[in-house]
Amino acid sequence: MARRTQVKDRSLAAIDGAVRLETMPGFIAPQLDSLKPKPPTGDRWIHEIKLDGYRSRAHVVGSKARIFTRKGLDWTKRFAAIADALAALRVDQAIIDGDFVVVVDERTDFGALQADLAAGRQDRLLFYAFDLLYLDGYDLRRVPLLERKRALKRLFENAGLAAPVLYSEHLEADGAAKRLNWEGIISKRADAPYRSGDRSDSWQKVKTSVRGEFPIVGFIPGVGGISALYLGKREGKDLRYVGKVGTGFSRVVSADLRKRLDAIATPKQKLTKPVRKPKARWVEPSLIADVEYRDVTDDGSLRHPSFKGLVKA
DNA sequence: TTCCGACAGTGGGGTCGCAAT
DNA sequence: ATTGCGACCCCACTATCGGAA
Repeated sequence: MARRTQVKDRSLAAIDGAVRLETMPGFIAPQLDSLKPKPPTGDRWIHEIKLDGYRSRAHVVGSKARIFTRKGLDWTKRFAAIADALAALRVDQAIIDGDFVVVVDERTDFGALQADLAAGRQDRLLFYAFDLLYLDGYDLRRVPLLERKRALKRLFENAGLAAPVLYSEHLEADGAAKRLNWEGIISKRADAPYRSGDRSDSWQKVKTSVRGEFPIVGFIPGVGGISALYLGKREGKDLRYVGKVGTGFSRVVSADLRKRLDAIATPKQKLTKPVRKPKARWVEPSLIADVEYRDVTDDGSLRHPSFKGLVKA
C-alpha cells in the first residue's frame, strides 16, 4: 500500500504544475469554449471531436463514482450504468471531465440521448472522458493539458477500461479537421491549464453548420420589432412548419423586419398543416429568411437556428 | 483611444414536475 | 385534462461595460 502510494506520488510529482492537495475538491465548474469560424493552426494546438451530449464531471472515490452536471447537480442515478463502470478505475480519488453521449449511425445524437434519459434507458450511453482534474491527492488543474490527457489515458489503459467509458483521443496534426467529416471540433491549447468557467481562446469550438432558406410564415411581436420568426419549408405543394428563429438579428434589423412583415400580414396562416401558436401573427410567405442551424430534430424542427438575413427576391 | 473578455439578457429545441386553469 | 411556468439539458446571439492593450 505504502509502496503503491510512493510510486504514484513520484510519477505525479514529476508532472510540472501538479499541486499536492489532500482533500479532493468539491464540484469544479467546467472550462468553456469560444466559437470560432476556423480552427487555429500550429503545433501548440490539439483537436478533439466535438461531442453533442451532456457535459459532465465524474467524481470517482474508490469503488464509488458520482456524476455531476454542468451546474453541479448530482445526476448519478440517471447515469448509474456509467458510474458503475467508472468504479473499475481502481483509483483512490479522481475527477474526470467528459461528455455523456448516445451514438447513432456513427455520430453523437443529442435527441437520442434525451429520449433515452427520459425513458430510463442506459444501455446505449457512453462517457467520453477528455480531461483529468484531480488524481489521488494531486490537483492537476495547473498541469498543461497534454500532460493531463496523458495521465488520463494511462489511467484508463492501466484499468483496462472499455465502453461505455472511453478516452477521447485527439489529433495534434493541423488540417485534421478539414480532412475529417466531423460536425465540429474543439481545438485546445496543448500547454494550457484548466480554467473553470473560462470562455476565452484556450478552448475553441469550430462547428460545421448548415445553412438554408426558409419562407417566413409568421412572427411573434416584440418591443421595437419582433422577438421571433416562424419558419416554413416548401415540400412540393406543401408548406411545412419547421420551427422558429429568435436570434441573429440586431434591434435595427428586428425593427426593419417588423415593418416588412406588417405590410404582408394575413389573418390566416398559410401552413398546409396549421399549428397552434397563440402569440403568432401570420404573414404571406413571400419573404425568405437565410438561416444557419446545426441540426434538424426528429419532428423536423431546426435546432440552434440563427437568422442571417433576408434572401434577395 | 480602441479593443476585447465577462456578464446579462433575449431567443431557439428538448425534458420534467408542479400549479393554475 | 389541459396549459403554463420554471428548472434543468443543449445552445446562438446582441448589447453593455470596464479594464487591458
